[in-house]
Amino acid sequence: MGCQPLEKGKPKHKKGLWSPEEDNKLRNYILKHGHGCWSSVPIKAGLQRNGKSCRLRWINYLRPGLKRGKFSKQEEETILTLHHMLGNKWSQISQHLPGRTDNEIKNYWHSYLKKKVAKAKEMDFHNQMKYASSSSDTMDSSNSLQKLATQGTQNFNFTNEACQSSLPKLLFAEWLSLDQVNSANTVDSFGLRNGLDQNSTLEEASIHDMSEVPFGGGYHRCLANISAPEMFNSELKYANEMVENGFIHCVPGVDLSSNFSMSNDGIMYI
DNA sequence: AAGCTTCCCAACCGCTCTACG
DNA sequence: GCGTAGAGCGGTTGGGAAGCT
Repeated sequence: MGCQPLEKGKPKHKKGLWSPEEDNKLRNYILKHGHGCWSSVPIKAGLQRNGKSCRLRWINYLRPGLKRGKFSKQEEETILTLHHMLGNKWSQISQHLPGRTDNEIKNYWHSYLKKKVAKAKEMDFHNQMKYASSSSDTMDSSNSLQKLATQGTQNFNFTNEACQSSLPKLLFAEWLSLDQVNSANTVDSFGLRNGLDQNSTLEEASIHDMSEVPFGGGYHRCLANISAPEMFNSELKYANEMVENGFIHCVPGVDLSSNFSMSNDGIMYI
């Protein structure tokens, strides 16, 4: 900010892979002077690149402390957990993985983890189908609503991220399991509190009720009446879709976003 | 060995947000 | 309040490497 438009009148910038000489120029300049205003870096460092390209090269490759090479099992699990909670917020995810860049994590996700998750999801689906067919004969009437909801969600065409992930979808509380809530006032290993929306904290989220609801073939602990809007906007959209499709019932004319809760029988109450 | 396909990763592109004049 | 420019982010692409036929 506040930088002079130094790049005006310099339309030709080199593109493509960086040469070792270019790397040296950039590294030496930044280590000596700091990057300051990125748009002025290439000129001062004697590079035929634009500031944006220099910034990216520094962040993703030249910056000290970068970890290269294969991701560890623990890093992989961290990525999976945080991606499930945050979605494609690569920069936020990278903050929890020292030495890894958002670009690296993003590439790793697209080239490896995404497929792994898809495969796991497929296996999970087959297991659910297997379980459903073997237990249907013994199901009593008290379970019929749950079965209905379960079948309904399986047939429902979810278009959001929930159906792209193999990890279990937790209605209303995708990223707030009971355990996380219980440990919310302590620091967790991933710094999950930081992973929550920056504008909302657990303290801001009032949690009045917990229940189990049938969903996607399994029972998930579910928080109701989460009042921090940032925390459940995606779930709210999800809930609206379920209401529209008749899987959840609510009092007509009431704005779902104002408040909601869910009882053990899977019916939403406003 | 040669040609083809797939995978991986570095880099680019376009968009949004923010600070400044 | 508005326009402009820089910073940052996520999606996408291009090219080289590796694997396969």
